[in-house]
Amino acid sequence: METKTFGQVLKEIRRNKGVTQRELAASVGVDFSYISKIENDRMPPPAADTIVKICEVLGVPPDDLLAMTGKMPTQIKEAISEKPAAQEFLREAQNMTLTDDEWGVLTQQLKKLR
Amino acid sequence: METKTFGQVLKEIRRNKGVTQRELAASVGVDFSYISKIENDRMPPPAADTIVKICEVLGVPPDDLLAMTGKMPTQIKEAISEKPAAQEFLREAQNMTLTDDEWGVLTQQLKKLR
DNA sequence: AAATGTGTTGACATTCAACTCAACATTATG
DNA sequence: CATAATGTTGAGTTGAATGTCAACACATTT
Repeated sequence: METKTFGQVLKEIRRNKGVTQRELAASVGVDFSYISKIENDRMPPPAADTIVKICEVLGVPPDDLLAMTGKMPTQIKEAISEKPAAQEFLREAQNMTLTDDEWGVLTQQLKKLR
Repeated sequence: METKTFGQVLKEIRRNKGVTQRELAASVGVDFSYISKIENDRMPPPAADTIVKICEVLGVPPDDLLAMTGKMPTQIKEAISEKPAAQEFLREAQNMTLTDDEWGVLTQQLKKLR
């Protein structure tokens, strides 16, 4: 399983979209040299919110890139922070050390709620 | 609903256990003046891991205090970071803006998994 | 080949959480 | 009251995360 780095994936997406580092950086609001370093894995992936912005500019869902970094967007963090019920759920889940399959089951059940 | 602050709750627990700020601080590994500031809400609650240590020293479960701060212990954060399946679940949950009741339902279903 | 567009690199800057340190104030005890 | 124990406050520190800036290199176009 040839696992690509965050930088490699980002560079690929950006190139496929025909966007330069400078264009991307300008739209996102960071220095273009920063994009370069990220793409070459000279720096760790950016903050979650920056990843989201990058993906918005490039027109791709942020999920994959976020998943690679293990970071959670501020929005999600806050949503959880404000919900003790959600925190309790997470602590329980943590105690149980769920498998991927079990998480999948829960995601299904989640969707059935509505 | 008289909502007590983090500091108020902590001070109460500590006093009930008959522990001084200096004793608690020494056991936890922080400066005692820091405990004072926390108890008087002069500073935001400590890092999640510090809260956990405090609770260990005082012999109480950390859940309530953690819930008040909206912080997640490193252990839980890491567990989620390493599990894309868990992240997907959380993103879905975020999209749906679940109610407390719905979180409760999920927690029940979670327990049924084993 | 000159100019222009694009990418890379190293050193440095900024911000913030999470504290520490030293000085002082208050409370309890003999 | 005197002393010690305990608590409070203001200013400063530290490390990690997240970048910026200036200089240079490479690539492309004219």
